[in-house]
Amino acid sequence: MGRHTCCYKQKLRKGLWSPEEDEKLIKHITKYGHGCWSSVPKQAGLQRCGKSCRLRWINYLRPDLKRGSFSEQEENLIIELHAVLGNRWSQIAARLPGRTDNEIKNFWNSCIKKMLKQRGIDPNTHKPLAEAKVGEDKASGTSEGTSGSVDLKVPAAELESSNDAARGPASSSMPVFDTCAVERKASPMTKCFFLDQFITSQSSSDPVSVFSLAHLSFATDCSSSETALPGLSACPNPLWLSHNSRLLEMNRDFHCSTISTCPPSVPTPILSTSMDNSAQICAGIDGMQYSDAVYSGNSRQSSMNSADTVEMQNSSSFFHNGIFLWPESTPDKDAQVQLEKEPEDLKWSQYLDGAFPMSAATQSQSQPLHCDVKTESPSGFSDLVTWHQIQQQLQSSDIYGKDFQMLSVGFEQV
DNA sequence: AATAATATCAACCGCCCACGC
DNA sequence: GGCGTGGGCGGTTGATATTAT
Repeated sequence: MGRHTCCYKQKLRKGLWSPEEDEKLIKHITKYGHGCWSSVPKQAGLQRCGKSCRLRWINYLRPDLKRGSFSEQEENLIIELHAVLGNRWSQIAARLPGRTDNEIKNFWNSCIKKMLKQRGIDPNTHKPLAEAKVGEDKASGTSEGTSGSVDLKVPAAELESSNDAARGPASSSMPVFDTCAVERKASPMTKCFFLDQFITSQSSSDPVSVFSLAHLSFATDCSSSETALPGLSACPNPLWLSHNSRLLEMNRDFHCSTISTCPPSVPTPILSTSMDNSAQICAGIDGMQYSDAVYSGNSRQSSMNSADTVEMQNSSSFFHNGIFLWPESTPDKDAQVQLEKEPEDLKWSQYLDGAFPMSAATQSQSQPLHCDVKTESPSGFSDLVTWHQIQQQLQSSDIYGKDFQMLSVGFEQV
């Protein structure tokens, strides 16, 4: 079944792709788009099956791919996302612009797994190895090699009922992820990167976004860091301004015409803050263009102060003393209350897909968004020359690109 | 220098799901 | 509802590159 019927109809090539084949495929897709993958090989004059073409395009030929080795930030993010999502490589890849699920999967299997084991962490469960061993002994029926991720399709009611149990890192039944280990290793840029993931997430209801934001409660202020970037030192908290830390890192001419800052609060069932909303987010997109996205919520000014930070820490249900808490063990009362408002049959997958709508209560509190996005995104890759030019730019700049990233930040007024 | 061991990663395989008939 | 088909995902394989002996 893995091979589709089209693959049997004619003798098709297998194995590595030749440059000629690549060129044919690129030419065809840049000109016509892929449309129906099964018809692509015929139209492009390739002796491959549609599936193979699709794979080649997605994993290798796509112009928005970021090539090269994974950065430390990406590595950390993959580990953290894996702790939440398990082996859902496509979902992890969706949060790593320019990376493919295959690439991440390979990187995980070849590098991260080994690294975690060396650190004494079970890569499947993200528990300390000793603890994971005990867990295995208890549940002797569990199969080896399966992902240790929790079942994310947990109804809210179950989430709530499990909240009373296993609070704190000492709990043996609670999967933990030692964020301190990552934190110790993480650079200030790493911390910005987590915000990056939060801001670029498609939905503010996304638990991974919340996860990333929660991570920020540990973050130090980038502006106070030795590695603070030129032009950002004036920012009360540049943490909230860097859409893409890698771009900031590599494009020193990055600028924000107006800087007013305070962290956007998050209309999510899990995280609630009382922070105010007025932010101008300077966003770098595509590695070559900048987009200024102006989000205006309630413009009552406030800055990211220590009280806010504390509040964030308190309202984060994902961390406790630097240990990653799984959602089912959230100690946060607010989160419980919020969750109760959601339908009982709410599935985690809906959160993960960003498909679950904002709660009515949250929506009513939200100010209308004024979103002014100026973008110079490429209009498309109309011919091969354009594509090669972009490839060259990408390669020379070592900056990943993406056709377009929607910035979706909801500001909640409290 | 030759060989073995190990790491990396592109590509394939097998399965699931959605959709149309 | 059953069937065929295509798209997509995660697991696995195998070729190649790199490192160790």
